[in-house]
Amino acid sequence: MLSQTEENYLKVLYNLISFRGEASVNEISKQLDIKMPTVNSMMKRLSEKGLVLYESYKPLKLTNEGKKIAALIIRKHRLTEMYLVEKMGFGWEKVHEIAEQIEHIQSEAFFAKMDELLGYPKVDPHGSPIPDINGVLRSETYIPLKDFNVGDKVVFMAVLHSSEDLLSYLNTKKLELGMIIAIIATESFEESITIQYDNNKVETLTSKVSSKLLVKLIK
Amino acid sequence: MLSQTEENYLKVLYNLISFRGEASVNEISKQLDIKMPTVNSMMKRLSEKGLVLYESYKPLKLTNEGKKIAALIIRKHRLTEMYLVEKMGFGWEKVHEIAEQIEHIQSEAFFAKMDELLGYPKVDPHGSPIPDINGVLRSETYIPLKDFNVGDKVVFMAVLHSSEDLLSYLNTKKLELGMIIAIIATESFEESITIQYDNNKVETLTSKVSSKLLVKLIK
DNA sequence: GTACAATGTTAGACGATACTAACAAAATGT
DNA sequence: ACATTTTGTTAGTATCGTCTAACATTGTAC
Repeated sequence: MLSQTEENYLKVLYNLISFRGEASVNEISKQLDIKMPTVNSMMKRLSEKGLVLYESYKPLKLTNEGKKIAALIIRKHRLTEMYLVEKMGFGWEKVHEIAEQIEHIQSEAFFAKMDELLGYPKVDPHGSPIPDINGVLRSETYIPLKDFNVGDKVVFMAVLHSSEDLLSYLNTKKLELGMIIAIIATESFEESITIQYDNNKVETLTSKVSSKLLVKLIK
Repeated sequence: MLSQTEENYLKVLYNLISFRGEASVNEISKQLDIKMPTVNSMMKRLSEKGLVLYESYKPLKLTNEGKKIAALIIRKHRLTEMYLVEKMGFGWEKVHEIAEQIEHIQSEAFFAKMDELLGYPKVDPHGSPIPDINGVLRSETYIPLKDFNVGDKVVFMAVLHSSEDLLSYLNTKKLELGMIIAIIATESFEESITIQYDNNKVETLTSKVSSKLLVKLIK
């Protein structure tokens, strides 16, 4: 059984690897706000346990077992977020901190019950896919809104790296998952994008925002 | 902020003190299955933090702050148990282990939401009172079923030290909180008690069981 | 009231998880 | 290609929470 600390390292490692293909001691250090030497020794420990592939000065990788364990932690996190939003009435911007703690609860039955009560959801409240009970993640790949052009119509599918601030901002704009968005202008110098959605609401978004809204094109 | 470990010591100390009036290093050691020297040094640490009154070779006490903190942890535990039973459909014998972990979640909002969704319950699924948000516990005092006599009629109010085994046993007998119980026989040598309840079910209970069923007399 | 048992305490060790300081390797800029 | 910056590693230290061994005190039995 892994400690909560070990679980957190695995999770961050998994997320870094799935985004960038690889992970470094330095990146983990920044993500977790833990100094590099500490991360280094933890990577060696997790390597001893057969969860991480560690070689000096090389990028870090997860073993298959490491990947599976990490995915199951992420499953618990995302199921919890969904439960908090759907069954307890929390706003999507409030649930991350709580799920960050509940993801470490050791109880198959607890998470199985959540899953059942939610009707076996495939995505969390931010549109991120929920790995299945075997740690397998089936995800469509969406594209950031900023990469589209005037005239395109897209569906808002997920929020990337969703922070409370960003989610609250989207709340104020009433911009919600599943909405259809039409790109009506782009401004290449300041990299802003102007969109129309939900019965003619119009907003101009900075690239900071539009790079984090994942969408799919309507053919 | 206290560690989970510290919270567990406080909770056990609180429970021991409320049952027996005082607590010893030895009792805590047994309850937590942790060796006496470890308990001893933890008592000193909690004393440093102003939560425990520690004097060599004297019984242990909690300070007012220690009591309040312990009561709030117990509040979180019991609210969680109630939530798991009422909102998630777990049996009353399954919830202790999960609540034991969730009680350490740090989130005012999470427990406030549970409380609200439950309609501000006063007792947990085993009949134990839930301390209020200030750590104040208002409890009636109930009496073990074994202390009653033939002809008495009582209401089943709570289960003492409820273990999974005991609760499962009560499930098989369909003996539930709130039921009216008539004492129809007692056997003083083997200390058994025969009761009638819930539309003429009749059972003979050993003192091991009847000492843990808390009831109140119907006048 | 002395011996023995039970309980409590002290001292020293260890693993987990963090740190800082110092050094090594790799990447980068000019 | 060399100097500098960034990244990674090693070594040594600290705290938390656990242990065992040894010793001290208190309680109990005869």
